[in-house]
Amino acid sequence: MTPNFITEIVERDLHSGKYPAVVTRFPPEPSGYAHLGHVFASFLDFQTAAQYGGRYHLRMDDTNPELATQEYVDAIADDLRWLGWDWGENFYSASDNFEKYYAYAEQLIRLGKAYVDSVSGDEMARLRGDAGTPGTPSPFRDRSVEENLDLFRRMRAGEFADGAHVLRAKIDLASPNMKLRDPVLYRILHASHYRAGDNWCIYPMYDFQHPLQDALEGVTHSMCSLEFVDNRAIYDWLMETLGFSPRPHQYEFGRRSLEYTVVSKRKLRKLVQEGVVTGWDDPRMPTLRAQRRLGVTPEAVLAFAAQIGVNRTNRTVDISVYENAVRDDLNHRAPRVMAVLDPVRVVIGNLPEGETRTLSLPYWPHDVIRDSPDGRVALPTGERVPPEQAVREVPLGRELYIEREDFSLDPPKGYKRLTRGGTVRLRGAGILRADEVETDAAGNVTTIHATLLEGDAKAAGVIHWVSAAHALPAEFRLYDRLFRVPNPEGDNPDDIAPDFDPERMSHENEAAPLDAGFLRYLNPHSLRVTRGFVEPSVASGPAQTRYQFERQGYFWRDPVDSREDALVFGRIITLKDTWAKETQKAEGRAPQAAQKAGKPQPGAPGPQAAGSRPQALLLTPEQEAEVARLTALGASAGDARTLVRDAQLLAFLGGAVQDGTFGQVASWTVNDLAAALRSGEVGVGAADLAPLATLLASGQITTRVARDTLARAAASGEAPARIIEREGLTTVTDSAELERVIREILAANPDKVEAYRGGKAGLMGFFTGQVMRATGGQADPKLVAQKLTEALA
RNA sequence: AGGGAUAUGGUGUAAUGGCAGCACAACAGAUUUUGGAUCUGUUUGUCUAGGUUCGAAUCCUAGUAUCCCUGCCA
Repeated sequence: MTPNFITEIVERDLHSGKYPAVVTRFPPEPSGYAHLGHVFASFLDFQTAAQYGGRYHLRMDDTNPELATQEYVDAIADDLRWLGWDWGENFYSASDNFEKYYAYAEQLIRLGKAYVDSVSGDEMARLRGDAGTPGTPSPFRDRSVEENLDLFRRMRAGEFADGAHVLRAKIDLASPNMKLRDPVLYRILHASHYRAGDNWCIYPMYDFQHPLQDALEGVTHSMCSLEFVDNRAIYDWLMETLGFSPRPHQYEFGRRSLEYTVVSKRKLRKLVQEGVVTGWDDPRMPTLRAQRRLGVTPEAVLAFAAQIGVNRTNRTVDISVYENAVRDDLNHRAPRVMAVLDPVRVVIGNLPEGETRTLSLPYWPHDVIRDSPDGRVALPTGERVPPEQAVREVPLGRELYIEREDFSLDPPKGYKRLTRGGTVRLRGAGILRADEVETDAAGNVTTIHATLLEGDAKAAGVIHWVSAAHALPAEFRLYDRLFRVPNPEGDNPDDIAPDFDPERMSHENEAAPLDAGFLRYLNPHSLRVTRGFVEPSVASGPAQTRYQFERQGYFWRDPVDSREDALVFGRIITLKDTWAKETQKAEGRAPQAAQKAGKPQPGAPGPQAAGSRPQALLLTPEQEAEVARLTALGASAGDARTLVRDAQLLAFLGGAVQDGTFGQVASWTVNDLAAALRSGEVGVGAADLAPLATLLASGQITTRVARDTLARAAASGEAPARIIEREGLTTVTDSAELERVIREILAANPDKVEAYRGGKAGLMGFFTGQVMRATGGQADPKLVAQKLTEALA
């Protein structure tokens, strides 16, 4: 995992001793199959813990009895194990702790922090208010602890119908954060739970259950996606109210979508139901089961996950990143053999009937052999052998099959394959010349009569082939993207931001009508089936061997449908095909990348921004007067306008000395101290800043030193001038001293010096930085610039 | 509308006041018995406007755009 804001937090917490070890959890809801979206979240959760020597938990978030099933639990765990994760003993379910959550709920009631509400759902929504208006208390909000306890116990006992009552936290009905307006903790639901059976008729809500379970499991860093930011307030409220210590903390990350993919559970279900795909494991599906059946390896999936990156922005990842991870993995894993997917017959006139030549051809191209870390390469069995032993026998008879696409009666410009009268190299077998061509009534080529040339004839291209008498018939399933457009869920084909949820499987409102619009972007050619032939050597390879069929792509036997006597090969992924790209361009079709219409650039000048310049902020007459007063005292107009709109800054500045230093102190207040001032973390008064401003104005200290000192003083409360005096931070204006420092730096970075003299002017910043660092920021910048320019001339 | 989050090439991600880097994609060339792979090179970027600073992607101010929240889902 590359460093990111989560690893930064983990390192900080480990270093400070806040937690002895990091503990994370991946909490899927068992209400659907794991898919590529889950890979990202699970990788972040698991890999972070693994990387810092902690432990990771797999947890089934099964608080909703209507959605969770054992089948999904097993499938998710199975898929994650396939990826290589091993959580050991640490497999949990929310339903493990139903009894404990109940006890915490009673405790909350006893603390006066939760109450049983008995209004209808609609009424509760109405009372909650909206963004503009605060909520109003339910008539039941002030029930006594005894009454709440009694009602809650009777809720558990099953005395009430679904929806008759709920347990709510008593937090803040006026909060601008809607999540805090007395969130529901428990609901009545007379439903059988796949694990708890009929033991319960009340079920905890996510906001109550999740933090508690994190705490019970000893989780330290609880990661979730960005839309839970508002829920963190409940999380923290619960942890503090119940007094957990040490306690887990929630951190949110941005989601990652994938182009050309939908992962909405309901939409995937629709694809299955409509028969667009053959099932949840149809190799075109984004589910892990499907990718597994497709032949993608766990290593490739993990490599993909590691490349995506983590931050706090929702982003859409280019599908080519995934495809690249798959190809990159297979390139060094898949032995090369030949298969003809769409065959046309070739008769070699100068090869006697009945004669078979047996060729010994290498499984691997030279570059894979060259790059092998141990100097060996794999056989289809996986056994690693010296390169000279990694060969297979390939028969060559009088009749062959070649790819229909590899012969053309009317070759386009740049065509490097077989033409009438032309030559081409048969992979591993020599040069072939096409002499005569038979066609059927429709003009399709049926047979090519050819001659195998002896000696070292030349040919521009190389094509693959199989010997007709020896080849094994096979079915080929050629998969392509399920959708024609990057964002099938968008309103138009150019939208490229699919709604894609890495962690949750059921955020969708099951009751809302499903927008089936995405179906119109289905790729009609997402599956092409052909019948052709593979070379006989593959018969002896293990069933799970991934092969590269040269010039065609990576394939393996379909684990479900392939039979010993009826081979079915599925294409895992194509090879990159620059020729196809060229021909597309030649036909005037835009290459794929260009088809991606640029989305409107965020921040590109919109209609409003373009013409009108930002208008000055409107100030009240009182504020205008205050601005006039501050500017008269020496503050800049900009600083003054900022100051008058911020009471805290203004209050601080009220203590400033009103002399020649005022403008500087005002500037520091606005530019350097504002954030700390608002959070009440400034330990010095404005009056203490005047001596510092005087020192700066007189040139005795540099701006850099002044600001550093300011920050330190603000944090410690010590008078800045005293820090300067104690540490002797006055400006270095000694030319000889500076020249010495510069000489040392230049001597230590000869390459940079050369680059600078070669024209890389940006390096001046680097050198200045080095000098500043060496002098603790005390060097006079003007002098530094001058001396540096001289020294580098 | 109120609250919250975010903004770096075509895409994804680094740079924690000092060289805007890396990967994917694209393009060009080399190489190649896979139109694959590999190698070399090139194009393209700090949302906008001000400010602080010798120096700003980074700090300050204002604006713009996008996303999230107002389920008894998670």
